[in-house]
This record gives sequence, structure tokens and C-alpha cells, in this order.
Amino acid sequence: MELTKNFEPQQIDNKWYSHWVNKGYFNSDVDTTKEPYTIVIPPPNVTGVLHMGHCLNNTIQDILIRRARMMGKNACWIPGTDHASIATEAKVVQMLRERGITKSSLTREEFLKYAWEWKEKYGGIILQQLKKLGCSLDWNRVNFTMDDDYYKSVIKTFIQLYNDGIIYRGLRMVNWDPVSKTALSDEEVIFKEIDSKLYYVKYPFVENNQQYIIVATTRPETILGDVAICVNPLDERYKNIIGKEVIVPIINRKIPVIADEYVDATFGTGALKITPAHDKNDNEIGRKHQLKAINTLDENGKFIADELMEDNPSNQVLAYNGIDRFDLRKKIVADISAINLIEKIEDYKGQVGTSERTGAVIESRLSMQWFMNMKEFLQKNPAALNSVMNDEITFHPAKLKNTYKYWLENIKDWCISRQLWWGQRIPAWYDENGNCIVAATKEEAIEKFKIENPKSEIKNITQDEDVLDTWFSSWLWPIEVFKGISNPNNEEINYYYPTTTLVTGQDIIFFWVARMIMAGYEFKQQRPFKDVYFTGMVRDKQGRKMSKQLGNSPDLLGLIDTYGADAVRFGIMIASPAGNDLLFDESSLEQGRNFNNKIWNALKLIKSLEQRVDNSSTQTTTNNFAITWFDNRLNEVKQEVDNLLKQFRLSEALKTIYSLIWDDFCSWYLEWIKPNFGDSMEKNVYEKTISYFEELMQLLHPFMPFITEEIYHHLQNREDDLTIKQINPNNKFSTEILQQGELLKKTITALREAKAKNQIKPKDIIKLSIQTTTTNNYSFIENILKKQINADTINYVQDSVANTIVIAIENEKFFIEAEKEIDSAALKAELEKDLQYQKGFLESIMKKLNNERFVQNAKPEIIANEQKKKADCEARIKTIEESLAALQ
RNA sequence: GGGAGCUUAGCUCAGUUGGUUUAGAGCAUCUGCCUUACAAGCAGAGGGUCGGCGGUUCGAAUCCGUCAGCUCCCA
Repeated sequence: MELTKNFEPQQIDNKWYSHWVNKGYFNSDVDTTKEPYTIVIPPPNVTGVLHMGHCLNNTIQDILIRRARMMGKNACWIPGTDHASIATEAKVVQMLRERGITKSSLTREEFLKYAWEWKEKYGGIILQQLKKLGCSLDWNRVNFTMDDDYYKSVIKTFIQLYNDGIIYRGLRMVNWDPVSKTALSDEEVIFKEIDSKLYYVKYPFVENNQQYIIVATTRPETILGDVAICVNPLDERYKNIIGKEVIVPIINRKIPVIADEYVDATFGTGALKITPAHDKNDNEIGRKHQLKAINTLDENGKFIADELMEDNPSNQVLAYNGIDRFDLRKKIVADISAINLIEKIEDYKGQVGTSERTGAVIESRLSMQWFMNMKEFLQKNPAALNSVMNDEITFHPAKLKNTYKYWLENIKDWCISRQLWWGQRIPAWYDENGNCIVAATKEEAIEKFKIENPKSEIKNITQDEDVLDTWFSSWLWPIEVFKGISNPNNEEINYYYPTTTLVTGQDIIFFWVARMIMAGYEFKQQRPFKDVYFTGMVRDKQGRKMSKQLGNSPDLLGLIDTYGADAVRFGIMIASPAGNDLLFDESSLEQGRNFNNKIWNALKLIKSLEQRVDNSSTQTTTNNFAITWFDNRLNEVKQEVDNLLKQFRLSEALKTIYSLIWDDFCSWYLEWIKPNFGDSMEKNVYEKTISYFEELMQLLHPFMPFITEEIYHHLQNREDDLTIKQINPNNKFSTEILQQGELLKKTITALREAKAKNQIKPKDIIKLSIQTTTTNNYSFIENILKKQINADTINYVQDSVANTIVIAIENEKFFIEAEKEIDSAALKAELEKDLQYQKGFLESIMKKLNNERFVQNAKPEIIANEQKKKADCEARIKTIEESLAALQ
């Protein structure tokens, strides 16, 4: 078969992926004779399309799972998607809007019908894209967080936690997203620095309206809800006015001046307006001082005057009704300014909370919501913290343990209800009087009402309108993908759980990882996974986040088309240490593509050698050393890679394999065994070479599955496939042979360098003489040496050879004879430079050895080593000096 | 405001309990080669007082302190 000039991944990738899937290689079943290696995919949002973050994440998982599969484990990688309550609902609302339908015109059932339609149509795109990347997921096991069983288990756990008193319902200040009109958990609020203004507003005193207290505020639009002015009790400036009353501008409400240590006297004027309905801290102070909360903003963030009626609001106030909070700010500032109660306005850089999903500025809002008491929950499950701290669950990188600990120790209650329709509906039921019962079904609820509230009008009970936070379902993922909650103690959960490794972004350590650990201990009394590999964020090469606005987010499928999946996987893995951000640069994909070609060309070389194999020859002669050396080198690297992978240092493992293939195999080994022009190929050498190439492909396979499988089948006709071929255990290797190899490489490089420096072209033929006492060190590599430096003869000599280029390598001298005139001055300079370096080095060693305290304190092996260094260095100086003398 | 971490070659990073050389790799750069697998390649080279200062030690990129800059997390 004719091989193409370069590797062409386009057809090859698809061919192998279908082949693997058809053979069922990625499917896993319970097999108690084998150790499971389980990974659950971080379920991408059903709304998602593959981006660089997924690419990094899933490439890592695929490497781990493929490696495990080749190491004899029962590898099981579970695919699936997350229903992503807010994100998906927003998408569906938008789709409806484009069709001219508003959500409010639909019933819940109608809306959900559209949502499911949307999900069926677009929801699986991302999973298809993962196939392009080569991900070896078990496609018989696709899960979705709103599957029937999954839905039921979410409800089941809610009821369990409610019955345990961990889940409760209450009126609390929550983070409110006025765009999606729902409450959010603290974790869903992203703080951003924004340019805003600080408004200095005068509040006239009741007893003398010519005098004021000035308050600095960033939120004048909430002024009509003010119920007090608060100062620090130790603030001398305000001591005398505590307890007096001031007037709120526009609404003219009389409010007291109160004192509380919370107030920072150095901020603004040291006086703070208290608006308990619209600020978390104000709400705390309000509660402490028994102040009323007056709400002036509705769920859309628009002004609402309802609670101001007892203040007899003016027409001016009533006219604010329905004005959006940001317009309202301008309007109120203008109106206060008109009555001369604005002292000044300053520019101000402030932090403002925004919704993780919609980007809307968050309002603090009093609202009836469902919460989880996390402190109590953690008291029940102390292992959630301990297991991470004692590495029962090992974080990579370990530094994230601190972050985790800090969060757990300062954990707040988790707001789990969302004012949305897409999600698991909260299993709470209310009678007409608002009495609440938690039960899985209406029937159960009715039964419970009969017992607990016999007087209740049970015919008309209604279910809570809200759904649960998405993370309240995804925290069950490692358990429920094996039906561990809907069907406890089934064969699958008992076999696959706890899972082996979790790979995810560190941005969701609280949202997801921490909560899965908690759920693991609460619902399975066991850790959910053994190792957690955290990836950083993928950024562009300037270090900026990838975003739609910047347009710096590459089109991943386009890249796969252009470079091939293997090159993309290589490119993203080569520079991505665990936990660090990845600066993505398309040039690393080129490096991956070039690597593909390098391997491809090695295959072409070997195929051409195949035709030159001499079947009559049975034993190895000239290439003995090349084979012995590579055999040892391969085993050395296999062990290195093993160790690196055990430590999850994937990037380094890949670099190591890359260098083994490119440098050791292609640049050295293949050159060494390549027969001279016209010579035939020894059969034994050829066969060894094939087997090495196979092993290299096997080692690389988890990282670059397609090309390696392709090459594997080109090397020999065979029935089996590389993807499930088991890796042989590591063999021992000889350090001595490896050192000989290093010496050979060093000698070749030094001689080539000498040729280059003396303007002798690489292809110019030279004669080499070696002045050595140990001829045996060179005789067995003569052929390699000749070939590599283009020498036609090698002689062993006792004395220096005149009129030659002299090179000192280790403790021996080499003499190159060439047609060309030699430049002895340049040679001398070269040697002298080396001599100077060696002398300086010797001096640094002597400094240590002459230091009594060093000799007294240092460990014996350190001293012995210094002495060895000294001896080597002295011998080398002698060699150089002799070489110099020969040049005279 | 509180906390964590980082700073090593032009860029991205290794450097495992302080001593294996006068600090390594990949990419980029420079020089020479279209050599019968590969110019998306081959052969070779140059490049860093390990952020600054101070300390501990016989010995510091490595440990401690301090200053500066950067990043992330939390409020």
C-alpha cells in the first residue's frame, strides 16, 4: 500500500472511532474478577457546545480511562448531561420569544413541553462532539439529570433531608436575579468591580430642618425604603445626635439615628442609611434594632409603592411606580438634587454582585425560599472535610485543600429553591391556609395532611411552584448514574462506587466537587471518588479569558478538522500542568500535527526497510548496540511515564513520550539501524524495530489514540486492536548500557560540532582516530559512529595525530582528518574556552573540599561525590592540556 | 477588607526531604544543510547573577524575614 506524504487524520479518525464503538471496546459491565476504574463525566449543560474547557477536561479523562483500560482495569467512563435549570430555561424562553410566545402566556405544562422538545432537539450536541475528540465513553450509559429515576432520587433526598431537619423553608434575604426572576445561591453570585458614583445625600433633622446629617450612598434608588441612619457609637462627630430623628428626602418619613459598631466610620461620612429590604447588612442591623423592612422594588427590579402607602406618598412618589432600578436612580438623584439635598457626587469603584448565568446585577431581596442548613449537615458528615484534609480524597494540586477547608469552615446556608419551571419541582404541598407538607406525591401529601392537619381543606392542596437548584441534583451524579439512590445497593453501585478519579475545573470546586463529597458521605457513607484532578481555565495566549465578546474562543470542531483530533489533544495537553491555567496557542497544535507527521514518516521509513529485509540472515551483528540500548531506554522511559501518570503529571508524561519517540527513536535509534545505501536489512533488527515501534504507539495511545491505532495496523496485518491491547509489565533496564548510550550520543554530537565549527560539511567524509586505552569502549559502536559522523575509517592510536582537529571528550582524545585545511587558531580558542570552564569548575569544587566545616558537616556520600567530581575534572583538564600541546 | 498562591531563558513551564556539576526542557531565535522517512524536516549554536534586599547554613532557585509586582478565591 502506498503511504501518503503526510499523516491525514480526516478519514482515519472517524474510521477508528466507529470501529472501536462497533466492537464495544468502551462498554463496561460488572466483572468482579477485574478492578474497576470509574470516571463520571462532569455533565455538560444540555445547552452546551464543546469549547476549549471541555476539550481539556475530557482529553484528560480520556487519557486516564484509556490508560486504565490498557492496564487491565475494567474502565468505565460515564457520559451524560445536566439539565442546567437556569441556563436552559433562559434558552427556551428566548426560543419562544423568537416565535412570538411569552412564557407568562403559557401554563407550566405547556412550557415544559416546549422545554423537552428543545432538549430532545439540541440537548445531545455536545456528546456527539466528544466523539470527534476521541473520548472513549460508554455510550450505553448516557445519563441525564432529569431522567425519571434521577428526578425521583432528587425528590427522595430532598424529603430525607427535610425529615432530618436539614432542609427548611423561611423568609430570608436572598440573592435575587431580576432578569431570570429567581433566587440564587451565594455561589452563583459573581462579584465584579464597576465604576459607579457615591452620592452624598442630606437628611434634614426633624427638630431643625436647616441642619442635616450627610450620608454617602451608592444606591440612592432605595432611599424611599430607608428606616434609620446608623453611625458608629465611638464616632465623636455623631455622638450627640444618636437618638434624634431625621427626614427621608422625597417621602418625608421620620427615621431615627441609631448606633451600631458595624458602621465603618472611615467610609464616606461615617453615617450609613439603613434599608433592610434591599441590603443584606442593613437587614441584619434592621433585625437587631427591630426596624421594619420596607420593600420598594419588585421581582423585576422595578419600583413598587405598595408598602409606602402608610407614608401617604405624594403623586411624585406614586409616579415612580414601574420605573426600572437604574432609571430610578437617575430620577431620584435629580429629584433630590432639585430640593437641594445632594451635597456632592463622587466617582467610586465598587464591587457589585452579578448573576453567574444572566450577568444581571443582583438585588438583595426578602423572600420565602427553601434552604439547607449546611453547618448542621456538616456536623452530621464531618468526613466531608476530613477526607480531603487527610488525602483519603486526594486533590491535585494539593493547594486547593486550603480553599476547600476555608469554604467549608465558613459555609452558609444553601438556598436551593429557584423560581423556575425547568427542573425538579419541590415536593412541598400547601393547603388553602398555607400549611405545608413535604411528600413525594399529591396522594402521599393528602394522607399526611389527614394526620397532621385534619382540619385542612385537602382537596385543594397545591404543589410548590418552584424547582430545585441544578446543583441539588448534580451533587448526586456519581451515585445516581449507577442508580445508587433510586435502587440502593444494586450490583452496579456496589461495584463501580466509589469512582476512581474526577476531572473538573477548579471554578466549580464549591458548586459541585464539595457538594458531591458531602452527598457521598450523606447518601452512601463513602467518598465519591479517590482522586480529584483540577484543571485551570483555558485562556488565550495573552492570558485573557476566552469569551464570546472578545472573540478569542477558537472553533474547536474547526481545529479538529484542520489539525486532527490527535494534534488537538497533543496541543492542549503539552503545556497544561494540573491546576494551572492553560494559555492556549494554536502553534502548539502545529507542534502536535508535526509530531503526527514525524511518526508517520518513521512508519514510511520502516515500510521501505521492510522491502530490504534479508530473510536469510538470522543473527544480529553490526546493530547489536542500537537494539540493546533502545530496549533499555524504552524500559527506562516506561517506568518514568508510569511514575508521572501515578502522580497525575500528564503533561510531563506526554513530553517524555514525545521526546522518546522523536529524539531517541527517530533521531538516534532509526539512524543507527538504517542500513547503508545498497545494504540489506537484518531480519532480526527489523523485527525488533517493529516491536519497539508498537510499544511506542501503545505508550502514546492514551494521548493520541487515532494515529497510534492506525500505525499499529500498518506495522503488521492483524486482527486485534491497540486500544485494548494490554501493556506489558515494565522490564528492568541496565544503567550501564544507558550510560554507554549517552556517551555515544555525546561523542557523536561533539564530533559533529567539531566538523561544523571547522566548516566541514556533514556529508564530507573524514577519518577518525581515537587515542584511548580502552579500545573495547568503542569497537562495538564503530559502525554506528562511522555512519553518524560520516567517517570511512576509525583508527586507535597511542599518540597524538598531527594536523588534525583535536576534540577532547570525557577523558579521551579524538582526531579528525579531513581534506580541508584546519584552522588551528580557532581550535585552540575552543579548547582554551573549555579549559577555562573546567578550571573554574575545579576551583568551585576545591573551595568546598578545602573548607573544613564542609568536610565535617556534609554527608559522606556528598563528599565522596565531590571527590569524584574533582578527579573527573582533573583528568579532563589533563586531556585538554595535552590536546592543546598537540596543537603546538 | 480577609485568605491562598505565584515570580526561573524572548514565551510556556520542570527543578520531589538544601549538596549530581557554574540551573534544565519544549517552543521561538540564529547558523549551515532540499543528505535516498520527514524543509511541517536534519545537523549545530546562542540565550538566565532563579523578582529586589536581608537572614539561617560549611553550602540556598530550594528554608526564614521583608519589600515589590502579578493571579486566584472569599466578603
